[in-house]
Amino acid sequence: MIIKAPIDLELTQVSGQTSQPPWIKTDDSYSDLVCIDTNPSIFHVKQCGENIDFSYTGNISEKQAISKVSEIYDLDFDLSKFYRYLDGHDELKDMSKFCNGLRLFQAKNQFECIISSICSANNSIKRWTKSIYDMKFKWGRNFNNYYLFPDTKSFNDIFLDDEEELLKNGSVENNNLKSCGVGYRAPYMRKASEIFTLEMNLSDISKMSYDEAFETILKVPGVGPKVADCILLYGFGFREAFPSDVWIKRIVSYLYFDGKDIKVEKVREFGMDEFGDYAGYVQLYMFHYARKSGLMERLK
DNA sequence: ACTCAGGACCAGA
DNA sequence: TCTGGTCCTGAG
Repeated sequence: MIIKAPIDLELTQVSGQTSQPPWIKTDDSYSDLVCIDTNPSIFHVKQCGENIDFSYTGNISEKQAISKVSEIYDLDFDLSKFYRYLDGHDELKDMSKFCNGLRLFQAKNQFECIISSICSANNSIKRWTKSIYDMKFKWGRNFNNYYLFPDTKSFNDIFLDDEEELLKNGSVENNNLKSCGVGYRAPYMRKASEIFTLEMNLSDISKMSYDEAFETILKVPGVGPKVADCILLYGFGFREAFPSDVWIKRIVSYLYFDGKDIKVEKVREFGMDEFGDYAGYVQLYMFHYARKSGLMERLK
């Protein structure tokens, strides 16, 4: 069925948003396994004009499926209103044409989003993507050759590295976190998983204010300000988050501060003050505008 | 063989 | 409170 909401599916998929890696591409469509409550369902989306054509298999209602796919691709967000906002500001007005149809790629699973955001820190998109696929393939439940991200309970049982695998399993068969190329992030990821099993509750965070949620999630090892904002934006829908890394710093500095070097922490505060509820979207658009317009090359 | 990029964290000022 | 070194890996 066609869902009426303009989107550039390809752009949204490959834009490196840390909620989840791109879905599996086959011919002209993107597919992945999604869980609704405990029911697995395979979602297929393909570009159809400016909208997407959506279909699914699995034991869930059409209403549930549409609601979930709309959430993941953020289809209720009013893009044209956002473009009017961008067009109304000199610093932002080129962005809509470079990123037309780009939407937030919201997490289909919050735990996956948390681990995957921790994994993205100080990493490259390419390596990060491969690590997440590896983890799903090695330890995720499998339906029709699609894999779920492992849940907290099974994640807790994954060996950290060769040493631990050898000690507890007697042999080494790349059945550990480090074998997925996550490096020193492995212990962070496992600690985070333990925390979300025992101490922190995902649904509690959803109910908090942005500030409270930010402070709470910062306590998780491997989660600093940038990763916290990614988790809150993509995993919990806090649109006022403005995830700030070196690239956003360079872009904001170029657009708003005459190229002056400013602290990432200041960039974050600036973004939140300046863009309000559009902060998350502006951050996403800034990054892709810089990529596509050639600005990024010049800022290196 | 070497240097570099990328956030979080920790020790020491 | 801030600064600078270190962590791991793949790419150049």
